[in-house]
Amino acid sequence: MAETDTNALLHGTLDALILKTLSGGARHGYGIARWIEEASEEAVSVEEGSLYPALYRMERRGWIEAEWGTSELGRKAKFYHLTAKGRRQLAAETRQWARFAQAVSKILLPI
Amino acid sequence: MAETDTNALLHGTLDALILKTLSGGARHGYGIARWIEEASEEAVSVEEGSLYPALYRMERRGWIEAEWGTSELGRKAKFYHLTAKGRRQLAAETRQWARFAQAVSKILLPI
DNA sequence: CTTTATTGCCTAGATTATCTTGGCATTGAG
DNA sequence: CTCAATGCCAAGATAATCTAGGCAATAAAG
Repeated sequence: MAETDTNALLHGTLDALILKTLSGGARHGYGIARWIEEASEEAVSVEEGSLYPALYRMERRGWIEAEWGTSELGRKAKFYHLTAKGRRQLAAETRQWARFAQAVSKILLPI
Repeated sequence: MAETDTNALLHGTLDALILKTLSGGARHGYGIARWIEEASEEAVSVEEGSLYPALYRMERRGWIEAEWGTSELGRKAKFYHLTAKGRRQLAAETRQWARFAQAVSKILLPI
């Protein structure tokens, strides 16, 4: 966990974070989670019970595709990569986030 | 609705927005929703089916208290105000939001 | 050699917050 | 007289996350 308790905040943001992670090249599930946590300086934690269902969902929607390969450490791993549709989705979700986050911050955060 | 489609992003943020709204003085439910929408320039929409359950939840948790009164337009309305506990909750959630939003923005948004 | 942590994937069920869609009552405007 | 806006409420659906497990292989530590 990152901060005090539950991260209900992650809701609706995980997909975009995964898509963004994959926009830098293919990665396997475990690697995606580790990358997001590191890139967020542990402010965002990605539980496996959220990650894998999210990956299936996104694959079903045609945003990402997977194939089996071998990880850097020589282990069997499923690598995901973005599709064109996924790239468009990332752009849309990024725009939504920017607008939403700015609005909420303007309300919540003192100047 | 604000942007393209669903606002899954609101998840976990509504409570803080309501608390913040009430930190400026007591308001009734309907007024809270309108204020948040206006303050966010329609980037955030607050459905009544989300609002009232949220208010009950927060009252149950001792963050807010309610009493019946009369609205500016002379109608019967239930006015909510912050408790000391609610004020502390607002501070905590604001901190969480700041940390989370900054981390996500750093990942998602191009420089 | 044995134990433990790490990597890596997966699933079932619970939780919880939001949204959808309804209803009700009053007031003001057209 | 009708319709939009104000104001409250509830039942059920939806959907995403988390909890808590299981499995297997490797590397490090004892």
